[in-house]
Amino acid sequence: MKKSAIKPTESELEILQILWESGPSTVRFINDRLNLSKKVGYTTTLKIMQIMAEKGILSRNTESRTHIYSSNISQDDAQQQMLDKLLKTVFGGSAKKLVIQALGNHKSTQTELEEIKKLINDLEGGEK
Amino acid sequence: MKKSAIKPTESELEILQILWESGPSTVRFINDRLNLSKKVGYTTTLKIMQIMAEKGILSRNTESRTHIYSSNISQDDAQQQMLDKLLKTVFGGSAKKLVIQALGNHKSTQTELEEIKKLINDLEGGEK
DNA sequence: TTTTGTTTACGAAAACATTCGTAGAATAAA
DNA sequence: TTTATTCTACGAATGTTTTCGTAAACAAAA
Repeated sequence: MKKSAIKPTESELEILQILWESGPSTVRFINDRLNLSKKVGYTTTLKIMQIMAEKGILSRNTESRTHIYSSNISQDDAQQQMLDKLLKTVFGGSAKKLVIQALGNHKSTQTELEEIKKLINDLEGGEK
Repeated sequence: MKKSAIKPTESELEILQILWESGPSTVRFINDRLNLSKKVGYTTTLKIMQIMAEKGILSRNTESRTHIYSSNISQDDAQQQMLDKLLKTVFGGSAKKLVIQALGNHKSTQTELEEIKKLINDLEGGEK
């Protein structure tokens, strides 16, 4: 079964980030977090989260008056699909170019680099 | 000097892709290309490209009646900025996770993998 | 209890993106 | 020259996203 495309809007993505990081949350919590980096009204955040729930992106628990929202799409699935898309639309499909760009411009620890090398060795082995 | 954020819309990105690949082009050429994968009217494409020119994303040469459009943003800059953003918003800043996902799910040639390993070795050397 | 604050629901405005019809100018074909 | 085609400009309709004001329900504080 093919998963339907994950295409959150800009605002939706900001909210998803917080939910991925912090788990199920209230509108108040999300809005406070958003306001650390930009001014946004409470009802604005509420509205967007309600729309996300309608769209099926979020679920909500309405047992208590203060609703608790959680993401229906995993960070993994979003990563997979959005990476694929970026690769196709901006990198012309070249994973190598993307990887080099990612490694070259962002500090990675020695350990991380070793892990990546190990992965590459595995991939090479598997293709023999 | 900090470069202003590159944030093309969906349609704009499709057009940029073609310009990056084929170089300066006419509206007709772009529209024909777009129509290989989806139906879109000529004046629609024209309008979007005119708007892109207004925004400064494209330049156009109007010497002849048929205008020639070219991209003002390089594929490299777009790659850099959009990758940074994806990394921050969807991968929580973990380049490792992104790289692993990219390598794991897209066929890369032996040669490419070797080149990536070489890059990693260089990075490790540089940090000593 | 009364007042104050918090939360959801709703609707509508504002901003932005997409689509296309029509008109007029320039060119090409008949 | 006349007709048909191609192109730009323009404006408007449509669709989507973002923003927020207001009202009602509820809860907490005074």
